[in-house]
Amino acid sequence: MDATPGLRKTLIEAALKLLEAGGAEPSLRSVAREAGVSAMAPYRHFADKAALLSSVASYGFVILRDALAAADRKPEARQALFAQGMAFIDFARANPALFRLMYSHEYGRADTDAVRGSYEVLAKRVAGITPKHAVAATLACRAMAQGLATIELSGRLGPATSEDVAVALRLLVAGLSSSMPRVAAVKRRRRHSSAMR
Amino acid sequence: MDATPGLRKTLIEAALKLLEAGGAEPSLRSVAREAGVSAMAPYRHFADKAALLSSVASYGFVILRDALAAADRKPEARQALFAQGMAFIDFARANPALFRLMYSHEYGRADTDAVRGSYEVLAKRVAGITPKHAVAATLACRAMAQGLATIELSGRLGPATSEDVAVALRLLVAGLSSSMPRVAAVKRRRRHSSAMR
DNA sequence: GTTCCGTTGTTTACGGTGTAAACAGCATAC
DNA sequence: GTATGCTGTTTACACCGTAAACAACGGAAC
Repeated sequence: MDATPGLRKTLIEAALKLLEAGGAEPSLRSVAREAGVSAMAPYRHFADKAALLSSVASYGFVILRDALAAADRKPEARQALFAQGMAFIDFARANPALFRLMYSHEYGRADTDAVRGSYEVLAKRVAGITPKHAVAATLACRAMAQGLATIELSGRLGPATSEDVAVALRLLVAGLSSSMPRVAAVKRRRRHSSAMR
Repeated sequence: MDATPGLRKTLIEAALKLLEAGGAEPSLRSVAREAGVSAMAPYRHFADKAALLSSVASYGFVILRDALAAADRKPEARQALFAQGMAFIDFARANPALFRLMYSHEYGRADTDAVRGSYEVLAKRVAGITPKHAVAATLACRAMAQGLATIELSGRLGPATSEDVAVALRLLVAGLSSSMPRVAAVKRRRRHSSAMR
């Protein structure tokens, strides 16, 4: 709440810098070095390495949420949805290492206002287009955007190009309009596998 | 080609065992320990740790390709496509750590017959459904399946459930039928951003 | 058979990592 | 003044990936 203690913010910035410079997750010691401080100093502000990198990830979600919200300001609904998807993918292209961190298994567990906020921006937009299966459709959009971004960053597009990424996204957005009778059928006679986790 | 030298296979199996047991990437030394061999022994069979874990990932792709090919054997095309997607997601559910390894940035760079084979199984099926935008549609299916699996494994489904995962997948499959006039329009007046990478 | 050599595995060693523990400076409260 | 709590430091330890030198052994050449 109060003014950040200084070193805390410095460490996050140092970690971010090393992250995008090196491409991979920086070591705690290298972050401390970059910040011009002893190896143990970070422990005064973060419980452990995971806490530091998770804070970096949380910072990334703030940027991402704002980008999504800005992209969403479009007159036509489907146009806004597509723009959100492209903004997501462009964020990943512009900050590949940060993006990977944010969606990594060990450091991407942030549950902040920004994370929830970005979900809300998408969910609201989807609900205006596909009110019938809003939750599933929102999930589909998330999965598509995250999948496309991840695949492009990993360099495994295969025969596809960066243009095909946009086309693939539009395929989903365009498909969300249909009434989807089969989907409704599936949901009605839903199976016994309710609580797997 | 010839019978695997023994230790090589033993190491891969040990790594796989530790991987699924511990959830996270095992250390080279722990794999050697598990195989009952000295810490340096793996270097006689693998250039480094990445080579060992990449071999584990390649093994995973063999299993995955077979599962996809089996799921694809369905009378109706869209049914087969949906089954492939669910088989992909079920593979991730059954082998979460292996799945993450296979699609990780550092170890998932395999380019084997199995990787290409699994792509072919999908591409052929998609081409029979959406011949017009086959490459982009194949990419869309890959992204959706990978995105859904990743999101579910990360426990970030949000308000969605495991059932919604299936619904989301079906949303895409059902949407692939439409003629998509907008997509064609986009592709025709394509922009100047051809080679970004 | 003896010699030679390539393969496979071992021991030892080094620099890097995450982090626990003990300590030092320094501001503020009394 | 003294005491206390916060912030940073030094030291220490177990673990990691891997380079280098060495030992055992099995087959090929003679």
